Amino acid sequence: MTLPPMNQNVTLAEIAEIAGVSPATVSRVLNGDERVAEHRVESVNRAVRELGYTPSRAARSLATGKTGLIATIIDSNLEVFTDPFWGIVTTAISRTLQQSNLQALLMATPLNKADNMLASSLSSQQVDGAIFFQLHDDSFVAELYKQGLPCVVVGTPKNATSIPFVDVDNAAGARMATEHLITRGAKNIATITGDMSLSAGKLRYEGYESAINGLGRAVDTRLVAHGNFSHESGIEAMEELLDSGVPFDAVFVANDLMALGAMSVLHDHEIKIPEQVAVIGFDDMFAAQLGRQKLSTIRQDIEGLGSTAASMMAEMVEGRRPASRMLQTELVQRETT
Amino acid sequence: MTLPPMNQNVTLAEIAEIAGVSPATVSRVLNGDERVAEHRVESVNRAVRELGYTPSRAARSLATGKTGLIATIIDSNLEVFTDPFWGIVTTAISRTLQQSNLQALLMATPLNKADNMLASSLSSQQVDGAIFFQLHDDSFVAELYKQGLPCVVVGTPKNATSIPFVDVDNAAGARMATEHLITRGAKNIATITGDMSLSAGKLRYEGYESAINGLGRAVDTRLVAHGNFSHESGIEAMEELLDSGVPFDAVFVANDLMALGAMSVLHDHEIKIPEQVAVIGFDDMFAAQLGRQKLSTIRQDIEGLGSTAASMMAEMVEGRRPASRMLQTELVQRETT
DNA sequence: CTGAAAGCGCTAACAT
DNA sequence: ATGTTAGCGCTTTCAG
Repeated sequence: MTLPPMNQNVTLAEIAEIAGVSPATVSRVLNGDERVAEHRVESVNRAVRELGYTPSRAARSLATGKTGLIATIIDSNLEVFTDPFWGIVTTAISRTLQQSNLQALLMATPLNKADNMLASSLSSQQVDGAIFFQLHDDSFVAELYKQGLPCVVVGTPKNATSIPFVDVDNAAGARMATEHLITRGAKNIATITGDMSLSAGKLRYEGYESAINGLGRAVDTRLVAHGNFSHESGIEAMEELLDSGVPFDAVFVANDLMALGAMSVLHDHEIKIPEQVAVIGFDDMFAAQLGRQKLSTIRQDIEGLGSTAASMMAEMVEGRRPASRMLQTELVQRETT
Repeated sequence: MTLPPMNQNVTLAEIAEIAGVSPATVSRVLNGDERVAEHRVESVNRAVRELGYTPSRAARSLATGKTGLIATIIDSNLEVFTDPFWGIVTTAISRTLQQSNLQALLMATPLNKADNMLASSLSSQQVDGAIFFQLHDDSFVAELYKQGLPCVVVGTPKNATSIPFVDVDNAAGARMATEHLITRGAKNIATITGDMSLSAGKLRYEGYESAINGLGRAVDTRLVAHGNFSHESGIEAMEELLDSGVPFDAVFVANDLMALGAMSVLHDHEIKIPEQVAVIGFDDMFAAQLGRQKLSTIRQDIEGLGSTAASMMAEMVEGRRPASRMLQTELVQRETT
């Protein structure tokens, strides 16, 4: 692989000189200004190519007041890092931003300390915008957004705000999962919820509820056990369900991690999946395909989450105000339903 | 949470005026120049605080020729994204760089196309340095490095180069795993290798080999099955091993993913783990703790990988040339040994 | 120890 | 359609 010549210090001025035009013209060509004579455009481009010229971001920023940088902020308090999710989303963001000539700046920082560096670097045009991941406390983002910084959040903000966000359609996905269980012949469908204080937890429960309601029934509260999205909590919730003695022949679990835990207790009790109890999860995490029985689940478009967030940001940078978006989920039937 | 006042356009000049000093002095204070009278330092700092001033990166870059930006390059051809690894490493990098006042620029791009934007943006002082993840082809990095761009690679470069890198000590980890098997009483230890064309694959095999050699024996080639790090390949390799009929009472598998696959075929054959065959993996991936039997494995310090890479980069930016580093691994004994 | 002044490389009026 | 000319906000000689 050969690299273009190292552009130690080729400047726009030199290009101008070589091409025999003024710096302003070079700048115009570089920025795609229409009204430049064809032949000049060519000679400028030739010079650019020959010298391997790349405009200086710093100089451009200074002149335009735009940095071309988008902060991608990860609340490092979050424990969710073990989740492959992050790598995929941030990668998608970066790739998509690049198409709009924007760069992703990765900032991992605790979001709770009020006056951290983050605040000042965000609130003082060091970046053209910021993408946040779902947060417990939106007020920080709300503030920034009010100050005029383009913001988009990945996930559903807790306190309904006007900040544009993109999320998977948790409610629809949960409904789809539950309806799938119904289709497979389940009569008494239990659920293990996630952390209900998170929008994903709440919405997934609501999806389950709406599917049950669609049957013309109310949900039997004895059939809902509360977990917190952790593997451990899935185990406990399933034990609870079993202990209650209320019969059920299927269970919608709010995420795969808990579903895996739930399955293990089902196995321990020698309850056949899916014959005696069908189970379906949510997320389609990698481990869902690894166990002795591959888990049926609801797949979310993680990459789509990132690329959508990025394109929304690109729009905002151009002054538009994109509507929030919900991404469709997909049913993945494997061996547990 | 309250934010500092929005610093729309506070400039160094304004600070100078308010503090009653020259811009040059403000600049000196900002950059920690020693020889400024104490009282002036104070009045400058006060003004800075009151106005919520943050220096403009762009202006500073233009003046100094440094951007404060470090590219973190992910070869998006890599399929490994599903690996939680990325999120953790990049986050650690970002956090560590911040301590040196550097920012991580995330660039996901295919590294094979010769003249992509990446090349030019890297080779033309748009960034102060670049961190790469292990690559199939080092020539690109080698080129950049030769041109004087500070580079560090996470993982062991394939073609031994002089480029500083940081990696977990794969060989030592594999040896530790194998020796652990020996300690637990294993007599005939098989291994399932990873992709031998990757340094991790090769080194882990060598670690296994050296442990066997430590016993005063040569490795029995009938006991080594080749996988490629995928779950599927772990399954196949174990079947091969079993089919061969050569007895073994333990197996070191080059990564957890394959180990999980291998365990499933052991279970299918009703072979008791660890009584009949002990198994140990490598990586300590999350799923290792999820199955019906928790996998013993070698844990790598993923976060350390990122933070070490970042501090090495910080050193390089300051003109030093750090030595490459190997990170120690840790044995995690669970239920399979 | 401090200030004046000259850029860093680019863009954006403003002329022409 | 193109060139001239000011800056953008900071650092850094160079004087003093």
